[in-house]
Parts: sequence; structure tokens; C-alpha cells
Amino acid sequence: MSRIQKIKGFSDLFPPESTVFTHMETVAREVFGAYGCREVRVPILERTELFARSIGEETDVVQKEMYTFADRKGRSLTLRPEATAGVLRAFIEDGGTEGVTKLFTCGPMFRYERPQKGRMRQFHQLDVEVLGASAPQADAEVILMLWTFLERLGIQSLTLELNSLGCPQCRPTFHQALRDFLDAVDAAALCEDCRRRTTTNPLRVLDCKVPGCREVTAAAPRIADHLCPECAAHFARVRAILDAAATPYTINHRLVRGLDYYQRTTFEVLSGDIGAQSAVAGGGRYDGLVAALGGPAVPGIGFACGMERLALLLPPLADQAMDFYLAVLDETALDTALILGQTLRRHGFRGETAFEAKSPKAHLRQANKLGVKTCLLLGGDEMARGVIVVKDMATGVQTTVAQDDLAQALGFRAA
RNA sequence: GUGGAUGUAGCUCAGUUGGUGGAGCUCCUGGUUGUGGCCCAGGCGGUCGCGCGUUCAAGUCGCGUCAUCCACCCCA
Repeated sequence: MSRIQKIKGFSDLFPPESTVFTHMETVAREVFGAYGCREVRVPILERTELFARSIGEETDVVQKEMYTFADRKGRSLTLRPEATAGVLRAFIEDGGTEGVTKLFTCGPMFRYERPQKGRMRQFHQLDVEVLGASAPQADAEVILMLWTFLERLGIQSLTLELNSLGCPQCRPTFHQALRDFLDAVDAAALCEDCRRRTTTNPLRVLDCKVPGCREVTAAAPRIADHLCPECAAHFARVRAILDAAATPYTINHRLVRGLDYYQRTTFEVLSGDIGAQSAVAGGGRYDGLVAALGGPAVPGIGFACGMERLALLLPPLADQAMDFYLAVLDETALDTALILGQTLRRHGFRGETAFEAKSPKAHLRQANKLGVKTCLLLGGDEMARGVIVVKDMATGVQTTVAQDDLAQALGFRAA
């Protein structure tokens, strides 16, 4: 029979990799919970329109990267390509109050792209959304939350980049300035994509990695110089708080995010050690998005953190070793072994019992491989006497104890 | 969607100018009547990704196809 293999760009995680993922989630709950985030669990499947309206019809994500299909009633559904839209939809549907709401979620996202290092078609994100706060303090806290989380994981050599995209009031001014600049540029100096972007989405020209384009745009107008007084003050305040918190960052005037809903503060955390897909986390402010999705007029800011990319930076994490392995030397002892295992676990020990009788040699090899502290041996002789052999794997010393006293014997051993 | 690289044992990989496929690790057994690691001996295990072609003969050469990886693009 031909074997069925996993879908391209999807992955199976076994230990130690899966253990690393669990660890990331545990630390995330701890850190984000300490800031008042409540964990929400939202669907992976949403109506396509939700993403089209929030992420932006013209974005690459919506235009060519979504897993979209019709259900049995012909409705267009999409596997979520990012978390924010679904979380906001849930927030609104739940009643969307106007106070401050801090939410955390995590899970799989889906984008139909060609896989490469740090990029899967099914990938996982940790996601924080703070709704109802427009103050720059909220921006700063969200960034600090993310930075604290990464520090807690022990990841070194990350860089934090910051920019402000302005607001609906001041961005048009900048857009115009940028357009004027690009119109004056010799089109031949730009790459094919950027010639198109000049008219469709001039902001993205700044983000182009082609050296020629970067040279041309080195002298381009900067968003920072075109912010309205409110946006400029907001951004200055965010930077001041990060300075006060001694969090290192750089301003990247070219930092433009690929999702349409961002305004004012945007940020990215980058690593030079994980290949071409260097963004470990990214986020920003999205005032107006909740209202655009039919909710109350509450502002919002959040970020997403890529777990696969984070995992590339974390050392493998071994599973916690078992306390015991119960070796069965004779078939007549199989049931008793299982019951003894149950008793030991009730006493807080972790371990496994053999499902079939084998030679002591075979069992001890297994016990050794599992790295257990203690190997218990139960055969015909022991069964007849109501005892069991307890062998310390490190010292090789073994004793015989009554089966009824086993848990107690191991307890003394553990102490 | 585009480009490059790679597909040989469960895993990591050798395989010469085309001539009946190997190593290390893993696993199993034995070296000890019921005692692990280290060592020694033996054993299990392969449609050489798949298909077509060239040839007396293809793991090796050609074409196609599928898969994986890396990069472009874009993003977490």
C-alpha cells in the first residue's frame, strides 16, 4: 500500500520539538497573564469576508495566500491566516465593552505559500490583543510584554524595530509626498514590483529589499517627518517609555507592515539566526478596525509571535524522566504489574509497566533507555512470595520489598 | 507563482569509467538458568522516490513526474 503523507507545508511535532512548543505556551500564559491578559480560544475557520475586510482586499495575504473554500451550503469559509481578525470578531460578538480588554490566544494559522525555513503553510502564533486603550502607554506596555516574554524564554540577540505609520489624518499627506518623490524618480532604477507599487501601494516600495530600490528610496521622504502633531507626540511618548524601561530598539523608517489595518505604532522583532524569514514577532496599533468590523469604536493594539521561528532559536527540551519502569519476567505477573503501576501513580510516581513478559536483560535495556531512576522486576518467584525487586539504576543496588510496601519503599528512596 | 539543490536500510550517509547495493547508529538475539550501560559476535531490515527511454547491462546516463530543503516574493 502506498503511504499517505502529510500535506506540503504542514508538520508533525514529536518530542523534543513538541515539548518546546508546550514550554513556549506555558511561559506565554505566565508572562501575558501577569499583565492581565485573559486567554480566549476562537475558531480556526471563519467567514472569508472577515479576513477580506480586516486584513485588506489588496494585501498579498488575502489575494493569494488564503485557504478558502465553500462549505456544503456554498458559503465561503477561510482557514485563518492570522489571529487578530477572529479575536476581534469574538470580542465584538461577546458584547465588546468599552473598558480595557487584554486578550491572549494561540494556535495554528494557515497561509498557502511555498514553504521554506521558518515558513510553513500551517504555522503557530502566540497572539496578544489589547482593546480599548489609545494611550501611548498601552503601546509601550504591549511591546514590553512581548520583550519580557522573549527575555523569559532566554533568547539572545534579537532586535526590536519601531516605526509609526501615522493616522488617517496625516498619512495621506505622507502618501502624497512619497508619490511625488517616486514620480520624480527614474522608473528604470526601480524593480518591476516597485514600478507597480508606485501606483498601487507606494508604502511598500520603502520595504523593498532590492539594493537598487533601496538606494533610490534612501532619500525618500520619511513618515516620521510627516506625522501630525498628535501622532508625533504619541510616538515620542512610546519611545520615551521604552527608553525609561531600558529596552533597546531602533527606528526603522522603512518598517511597513503587510496588513492594511495598522496605523501609528508598528513594531517587529527580528533575528539574524533563523534564515531569510527573520521576523520572529510583529504587531502594531489598529484603531478603527473594531468599528470597521461592526463593533464599538474602541482602539486596539496587538502583536503575533511565530512559534516555529521562536523554536529555531530555542534549545531542544527533554521530556521529564520517568521515576520507574516495571519489568515483567513472567506472563502470570502482567496483571499484577499493571495494578502496582496504578498504585504507584496514585502516590505521585511517574512510570511505565511492561505489557509483555521478556528477559530481565531486555527489560533492563529498556529501563536504561528510558533513563528511569528505578527499575522494578516482577517474575514468577516474586509473585509466589508477594514481593517485588527494586533496582536502583544508578548504583545497581537491588532490594526485595513486599508488594504492599512498594510505594512506601520508593518514597524513602526518593527522599 | 519563479529559481536552485537534494531524493539509496527506521535514522545519518558512502556507492569509482554503467557490470548482481554498503557503513555507522537504532532494533533483536547471544556472549550470563532471572539482570542494564561499555565491549565482542551474529541477525532483522532496501520497489535505490516513481515512470519512460538509451544500453547486452542503469543506484550510476537522458527525459518526465512527485516529494523535500533553501532562496525570491511576502510575512509570524
